[in-house]
Amino acid sequence: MQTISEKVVGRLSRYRTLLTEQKDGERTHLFSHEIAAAMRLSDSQVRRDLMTIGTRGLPSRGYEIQGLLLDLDQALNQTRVHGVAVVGAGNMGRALIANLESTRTNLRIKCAFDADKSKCNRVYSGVKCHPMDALETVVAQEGITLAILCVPAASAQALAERLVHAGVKGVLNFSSQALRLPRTIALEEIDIGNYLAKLAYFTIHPSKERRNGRHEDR
Amino acid sequence: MQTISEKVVGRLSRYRTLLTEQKDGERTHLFSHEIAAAMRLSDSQVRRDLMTIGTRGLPSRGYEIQGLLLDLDQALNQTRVHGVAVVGAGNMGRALIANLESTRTNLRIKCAFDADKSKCNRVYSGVKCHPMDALETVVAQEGITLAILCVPAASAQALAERLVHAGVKGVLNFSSQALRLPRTIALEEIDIGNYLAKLAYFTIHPSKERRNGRHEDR
DNA sequence: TAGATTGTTAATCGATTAACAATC
DNA sequence: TAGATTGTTAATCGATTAACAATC
Repeated sequence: MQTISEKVVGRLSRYRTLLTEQKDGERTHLFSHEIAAAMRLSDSQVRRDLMTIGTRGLPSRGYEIQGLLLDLDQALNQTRVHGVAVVGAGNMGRALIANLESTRTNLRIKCAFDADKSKCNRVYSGVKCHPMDALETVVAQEGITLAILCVPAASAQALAERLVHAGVKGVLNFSSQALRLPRTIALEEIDIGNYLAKLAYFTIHPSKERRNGRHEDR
Repeated sequence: MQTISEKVVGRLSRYRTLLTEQKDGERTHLFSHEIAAAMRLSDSQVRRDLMTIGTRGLPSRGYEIQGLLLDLDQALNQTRVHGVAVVGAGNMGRALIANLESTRTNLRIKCAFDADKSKCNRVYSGVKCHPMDALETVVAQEGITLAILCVPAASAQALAERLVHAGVKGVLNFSSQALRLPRTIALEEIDIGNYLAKLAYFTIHPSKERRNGRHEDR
């Protein structure tokens, strides 16, 4: 199957979340306009997205939830399990350790790392925190493929390079320092300050109505 | 000035971060291609973005850092100070309280809220945590305009509605529950699970080379 | 059947890039 | 001056939406 664009992958993942919630509900099928309404998208967009993963619906009943979930799992590689390392066990890192496991079935947080010796060898939500020196060893041992960086901006780039060198294939970067990594490495950056800047701006300026994600009247 | 698109506002905010770092450096001016290189953008895009905020450069020297910063501050309303409330004082909320203040000069975290009574009346990084009952009162008293939601998905929608009712104008939502709020309210959603799903996908599938944000060879 | 929905193509919309005359 | 860069328009690219024949 050909590579799907980042935007579509993001929506497919949200469809998956929605359908997982509905899986044991009363309905066995959903229409594109129902999925669209729940996610504030257009029905055309939902049908187009589902077309890209080859799912078929019936004009009379819509899309079968179970079957659609299987197709989504396949398209998103939810079947492959990723070992995840959390680098930086401050409040942010510990929040991710505590919250993530539950929502994503194909991700296993296997280890954490922190430069602060007092955090090392402690266990947070069932995940052991190692000293930063052990990064290469533990990443290799545990077969880690994804890393979440929650460290101060100043150390982010160097740690990211060490992670990649140790075999990590994808990095989720929470530090405000934009990373430069080989293009073969998957990279997502979440700059919270940036989100807040947007928020502050659109608090004052009227934003063009985004039919997606926004509700009409309440 | 007319409303700027969300993408452009995001980049303007990143220019601002970059220039703030450079402000006391050796250079007084930067060329568009230098700014572009630092942020992995094209020089055309930088010039176009700066055009939208009316900044002018000189063909011989580029853009003056000080002047550009002033223009950015004005365009992004960095001059207006926003009172911010953190709703949910778990690890995620406390991480934001601890890290945010330093980076964004126009945001003041004034208060936190938590349903857990044992957290109430405690002070985290100089910010007092109030019981959830006090939300309406404290938000009004402190003149809060922005709220950061770091609560479980199940309570997110109801709390968001209470915040809006109490006078909040913008919400940054970290819960995985997508919110439905009046369209007059600015809203940004950060679904971390979604980012991880993208990461897992692009770890396996080659992503179309994103010249932005990605480095060539190392 | 009649009515609603799907799958898909074409049209539209918005964002990025290329190009280049004007400028320093 | 000669060379590089700016400001801006036009061209390109990608993503979303509208439209509608085929289907149930």
